[in-house]
Amino acid sequence: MSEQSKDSVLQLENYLPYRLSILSNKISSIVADVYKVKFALSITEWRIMAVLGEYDGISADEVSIKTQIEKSLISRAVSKLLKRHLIERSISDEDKRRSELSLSEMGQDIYAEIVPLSLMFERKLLDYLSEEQQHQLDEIIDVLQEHASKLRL
Amino acid sequence: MSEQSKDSVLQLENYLPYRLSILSNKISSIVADVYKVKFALSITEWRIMAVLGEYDGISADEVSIKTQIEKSLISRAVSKLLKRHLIERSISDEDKRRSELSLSEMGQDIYAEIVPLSLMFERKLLDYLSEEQQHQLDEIIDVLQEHASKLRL
DNA sequence: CTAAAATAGTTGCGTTAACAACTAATGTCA
DNA sequence: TGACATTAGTTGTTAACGCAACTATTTTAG
Repeated sequence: MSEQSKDSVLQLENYLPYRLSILSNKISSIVADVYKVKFALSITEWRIMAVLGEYDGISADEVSIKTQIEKSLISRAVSKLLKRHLIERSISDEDKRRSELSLSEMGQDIYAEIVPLSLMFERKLLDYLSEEQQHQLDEIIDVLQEHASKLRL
Repeated sequence: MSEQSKDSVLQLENYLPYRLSILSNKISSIVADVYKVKFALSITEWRIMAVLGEYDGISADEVSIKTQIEKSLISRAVSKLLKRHLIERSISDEDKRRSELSLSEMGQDIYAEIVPLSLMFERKLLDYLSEEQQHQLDEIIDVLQEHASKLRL
């Protein structure tokens, strides 16, 4: 203990929020690069298409909730996707404020191309971990995700 | 198996890159909020101060490497910190391109305030996990971090 | 010794993100 | 019914990010 007392210095490289952020950014940027180079899609645009692949006909608001992407970003990304005819939009009959979004045929084609690529990438990543570690990671992310929201300070 | 074959649909909420990104963003934004409200510092600014607290006198370039923050962002953040007199800069004698950065007294005071706060936040987060899970997480992040760089596709 | 390559840091610029203000439609309740 | 609140989506503004071009030094090679 010739050094500083142990909470007077912060070692960034051992600090969980920092390490998570570096790891997540690295992974995201690899994925983002592929989407951008091969399909000219941003992560945001892809995530919108991804939820539409799962939940056809949902509204922009529901997309925003499912993707956790702010609604103004959704709005602008949806505009772009509409311009490129990758998605389609109609107005709900019961509620004229509400839009109903879905993948166009072209959108479905791209979706069908990206999904296996994405899953393969995830698999490659997970293959560096043992089966057990994969489950642990799953569990740990769930726990942290559940509680992080309530944390203050 | 009445549904689609298992890699024709991607469930975002189970997709590792997505889950990591959501978790990391949530954690970062809580931390960022505290830094911003209490000290008017962005995450980038704080990270620069954090490495200067650990490594006094290093250059902007070394800060960039250690924080993984792009050098143009470092340059602009350093300018702000200099204006606020939270850090100091001198030119290296041996190499006049090189700057030597360090925390000012005021910077050290703020540093001394933030470090325990940050560590307490990390502790609170980790306390939701068992001792074992904490070690597992450590290990898993290391493994993924090590290999993620080399991944393609 | 000098021309070319490399390095440290700054600046310009286009893209993306976050927040708030706004419009239009719907819901609520006296 | 009719004012008021709420909700869906759009738009404006500002800041953050990331790449590349640029300046000024230093290093390398012929």
